[in-house]
Amino acid sequence: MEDLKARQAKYSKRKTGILKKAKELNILCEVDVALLFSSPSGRPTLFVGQNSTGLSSILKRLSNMSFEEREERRAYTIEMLKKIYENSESEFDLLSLPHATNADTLKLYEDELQELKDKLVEKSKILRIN
Amino acid sequence: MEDLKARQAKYSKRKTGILKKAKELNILCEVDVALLFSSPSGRPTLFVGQNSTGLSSILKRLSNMSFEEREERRAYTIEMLKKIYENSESEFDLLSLPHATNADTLKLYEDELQELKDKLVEKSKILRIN
DNA sequence: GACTATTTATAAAA
DNA sequence: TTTTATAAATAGTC
Repeated sequence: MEDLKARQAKYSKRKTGILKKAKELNILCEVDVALLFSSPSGRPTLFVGQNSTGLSSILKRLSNMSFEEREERRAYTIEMLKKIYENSESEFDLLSLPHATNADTLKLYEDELQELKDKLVEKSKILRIN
Repeated sequence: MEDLKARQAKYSKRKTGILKKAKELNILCEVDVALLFSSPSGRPTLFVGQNSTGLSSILKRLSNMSFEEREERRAYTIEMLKKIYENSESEFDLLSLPHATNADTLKLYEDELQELKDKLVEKSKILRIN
């Protein structure tokens, strides 16, 4: 009980810190950012950085991965990392997701990349004007 | 060119830092965590913390919001915040996303409005002190 | 929520 | 990459 309270406090402080850093990253480096947390009591928090709609397709892809796929991939990643390091978190590059193996998907990635480039140009213009 | 390189370096360092903190949050507080970034060159990175599959339904909800809904919401939030201050990030509680019933949504928007007003008061205080 | 001692992240430079 | 000086985050406390 007292433990949960302490954990909530810790969570709250640290979440604030991470959110702050994510905002900085989003603005300083002009990159798309999206963070998702659950609190110790289960309450979800979403943060989406400015002009981060380019992430939508990625989120969609992620959500369309089945539990099984995700778990499979996690297991694979963990195994890899364990061999290499002693870590067991899963951080991976979306470009290497298992379904990204056919030509159509590759084309879509190209389009997405172009979209992001266009956005960068757009953002640069806005920054110069302001 | 040199600018992009410097930005990439900064992004890389900071992303590492944020990821580290997210991992700590995930383990120390036993909470679900998912982070999504694009690099300055558009390369996406996903991090999903250990045992964070509970976030799936939320990701699904987010991905099922149309681009238009998300943009509408963002535009609204940005407008509000700009009027109040110069901020324009969007951080919001998933429980208040527009998939709720109309009546519920209205109520939640009111709550959000109140929250923003509270923020204004807070910021005014800070401005007076400084 | 605010304060302060301490730990940690980061930028700059090698 | 590693170092190091500076800035920032956080735990503990109230």
